[in-house]
Amino acid sequence: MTGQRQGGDPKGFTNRELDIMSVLWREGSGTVAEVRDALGGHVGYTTVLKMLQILEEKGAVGHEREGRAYRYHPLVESASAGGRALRRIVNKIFHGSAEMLLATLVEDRDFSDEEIRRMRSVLDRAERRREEE
Amino acid sequence: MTGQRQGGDPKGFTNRELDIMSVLWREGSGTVAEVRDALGGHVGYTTVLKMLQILEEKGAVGHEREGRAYRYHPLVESASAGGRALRRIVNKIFHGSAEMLLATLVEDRDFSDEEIRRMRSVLDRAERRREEE
DNA sequence: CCCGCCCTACGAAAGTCATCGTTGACACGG
DNA sequence: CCGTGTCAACGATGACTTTCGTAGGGCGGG
Repeated sequence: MTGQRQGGDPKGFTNRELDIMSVLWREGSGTVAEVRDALGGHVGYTTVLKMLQILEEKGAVGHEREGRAYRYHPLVESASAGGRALRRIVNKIFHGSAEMLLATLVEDRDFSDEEIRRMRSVLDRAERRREEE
Repeated sequence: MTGQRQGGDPKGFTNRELDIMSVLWREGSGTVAEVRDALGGHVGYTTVLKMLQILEEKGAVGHEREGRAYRYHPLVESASAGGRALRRIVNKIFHGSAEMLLATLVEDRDFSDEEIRRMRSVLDRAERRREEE
């Protein structure tokens, strides 16, 4: 069981919320000012604060005091948000076909041999995991 | 020609818009009533019509007359919408790592051997394509 | 010929999202 | 002890999304 979750079901993040979660996932944590800087600074301070408050209300982040400021940190893991987002895409856009999704991904970008090798080993691991059960 | 402008920013679809595009991609085309049925019928007829009109204004769908009704069909390919959505996810959630995205995908769902085999061959094709250039 | 049905068109209403102004607390230097 | 800068809280605002009521056109059966 997951534990955190305030208002209700784990719905997806809006655009701006995702921007902010992205910073927290990458940096591990951040104050309002830090997050704002990471975003490029072209968003108002109070806007970032407001979004963090909303995210906290949703149970996606928590905070503790640090000096006079709050330090926010993610409570939802990126893999969990990623899983939801991918499920949504594979269902609505690729009609449930992970193969099509992967094909679109690799056609869209130019991956290095190294990246392709690592992706292949992700599949290997998945297969091995299957066999062991 | 229909007159839809495409040149601007190819922004993503909203939730509801995606529901409707999903039907059109899957079925190939549809009248308002058909799309509404495919959605489960719990959305008002005029709501679906309105969404299709909005999508047409955005250049995402087109229509021709069929009897007294209009038949709508997608003008934007699912792969193109999927590519945008995946790019967004890989950047904001997986920090640019397609490997992490793939790992999350395969951990999230139980794929059959067959599916894994096909995904592997997608990677093979990508690699071969790289080598040929 | 008129009625009811199926269709599109229009726009209002309710809800959600993103942004920020303003306020008040507090702390520090002068 | 006063002004300045940093901070959180709150509420207002405007834009966008989603929903649907209502109107009007046309067709087919009675």
